Amino acid sequence: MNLVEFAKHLNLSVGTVSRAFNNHPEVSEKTRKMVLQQAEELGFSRNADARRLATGRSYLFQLECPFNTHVLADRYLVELARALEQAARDQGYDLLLHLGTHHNTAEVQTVDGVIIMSAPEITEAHLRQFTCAGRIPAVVITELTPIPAPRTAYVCIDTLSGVREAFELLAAQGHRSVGYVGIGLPGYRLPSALKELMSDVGMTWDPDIIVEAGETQIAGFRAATDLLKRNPRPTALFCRTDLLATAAVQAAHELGLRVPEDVSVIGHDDIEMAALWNPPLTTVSLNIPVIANAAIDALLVMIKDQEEPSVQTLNTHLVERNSVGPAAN
Amino acid sequence: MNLVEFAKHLNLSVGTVSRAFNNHPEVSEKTRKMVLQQAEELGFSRNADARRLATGRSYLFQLECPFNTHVLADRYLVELARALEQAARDQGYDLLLHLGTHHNTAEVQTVDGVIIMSAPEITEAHLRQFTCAGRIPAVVITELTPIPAPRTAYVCIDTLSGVREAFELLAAQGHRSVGYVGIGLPGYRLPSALKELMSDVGMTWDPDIIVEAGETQIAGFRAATDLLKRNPRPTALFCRTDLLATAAVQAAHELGLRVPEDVSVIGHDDIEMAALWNPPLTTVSLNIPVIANAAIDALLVMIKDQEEPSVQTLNTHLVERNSVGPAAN
DNA sequence: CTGTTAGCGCTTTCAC
DNA sequence: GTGAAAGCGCTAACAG
Repeated sequence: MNLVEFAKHLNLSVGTVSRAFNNHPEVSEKTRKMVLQQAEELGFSRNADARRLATGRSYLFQLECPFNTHVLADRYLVELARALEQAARDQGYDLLLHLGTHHNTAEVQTVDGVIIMSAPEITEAHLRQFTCAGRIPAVVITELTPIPAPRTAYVCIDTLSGVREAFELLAAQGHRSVGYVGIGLPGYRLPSALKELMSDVGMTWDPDIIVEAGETQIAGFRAATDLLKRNPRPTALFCRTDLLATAAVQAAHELGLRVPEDVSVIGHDDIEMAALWNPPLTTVSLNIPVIANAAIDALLVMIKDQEEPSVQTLNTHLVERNSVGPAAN
Repeated sequence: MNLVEFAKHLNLSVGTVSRAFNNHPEVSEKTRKMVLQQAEELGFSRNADARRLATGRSYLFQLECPFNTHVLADRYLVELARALEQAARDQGYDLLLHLGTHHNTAEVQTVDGVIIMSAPEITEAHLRQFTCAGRIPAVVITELTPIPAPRTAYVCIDTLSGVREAFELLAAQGHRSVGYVGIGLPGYRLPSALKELMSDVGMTWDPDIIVEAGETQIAGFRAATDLLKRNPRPTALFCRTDLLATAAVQAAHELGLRVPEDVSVIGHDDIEMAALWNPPLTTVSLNIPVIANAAIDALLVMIKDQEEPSVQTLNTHLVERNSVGPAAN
């Protein structure tokens, strides 16, 4: 069934029915309700392609994940993808997947916007390509410094704000010596900011407490073990990802240390698993739904309102659960 | 620029130009070449939406990943998604992402087919929903037994074939006592088939050699450590995923055992990391590109040739690298 | 082998 | 508030 037949069935003109679907103000509330309800009952839904052709909009966003496999597999990104899908769909958009193995310029999909998951290796040339030299609005989600590019909005994640809260909590609990388990990837500002951060909250600074472990649990396990075997032993561990934090908890247990009684652990990202872990992880939350909505909104204002690309920074914040306690001494 | 303008520019009719793009046999090779080349030069490409509307095809496949987050994050699935994207694009199709958090029947995308990554928790009702009660052809990729559903093809992965090869290799190398590190998920046939498999190749069967670890490296590390501390010690470890195998290698090292001199390790899935590991992992390969192509093909024959849904089974096979050696005694 | 033309199903002006 | 009609850009059937 198409719009014409459907309209005929309702004894309305196609124009009216179309307007009802599109929430145009000219159509009476009563008519709209009736149309929507009848559509539901008769199982009628509009042909998306015809709409696209008529409006020139695709109602499609392209999701670019130009990552190494191992990074894409990161749970945090999967959760972000999920949230983006949800946020896009709430606005009537679908997501086109682009894992980035090929760069086929021939069969370009016409999309209304592109969402780019940023990584250290992304260059301006990449951005240019993704946005078709600025023809398509884009938004990049990043923890790094924005690279200016045409029609490219940014959702920046200021990890420092949440990390600061984390160290403030630790300081308040009497921790003076805390170890840092890093992800071992270039381009992240955290390690270099750590010195100031720790001094600010009155902690002992020592470059040796930074261990750039890597991304895997095994690496985290090793790094945490190394840190916890030191003398004097740090009373808390801050881990750059929740995955590393889970490994740190296990490392502590392996050494006969209880969390949080003997050692406190803080994670980062607040992935789903963090809350389910034993003990539930105190962690820095990225608030993934907020990020996703911000990204979709940034795209939408460029598309609908023809606005200039925005650059917004979203703070992170600490979620307190049960992996932090008073410093043991 | 649209087709009409483009055709005018070339002094050809729209019909000819359209046929040239679509590789219709009636157009001369010379003309086609010229058209394609001019399109490239002028930066012309056809409007996808108009094509869709005119042909009734969307050139879109929907990728359904109705998984728990932790399973989706599995590297193997990310690699599969990547391969599917490639295979689909080779056929002129794009992939629509559906991570499965919502089941919004209102704004259904009209897609030409849906690709379902199967998991133990999928029921016939799910399949019915994904395929819109059989209106849309579907293909499910699974290691489990197919569930019959309308217009649903299957690409089954017979993991047993490759695992058999693995145990044959181990047997040939003199291994009699090998441990099994499982993924701890229900619905997989392997553990129950193990007894017969091991007897077939002349190994000692003992139910205790099965350790259902879990999915994480940490879990694999523990399980492997447990197994390797036994007396007598198994001379080889078969791990249900490469991730577990990497952990097993580390566990061995931790115990002062060299791989493959002191203990052999075999993984499963042949993810990218397997070849890059130290030592490069002997593993059971799923041949992900072949699976992806089979899935796309299964969809295509239903769409283009109106054929009945097919059920095909793809064997796995062993890829020998350097993590297996003669049994130490 | 090539040109002409009638749709595909919807949106959106423009009248009423 | 509603109706009629002109496209959106392409494909495919038909005629040459």
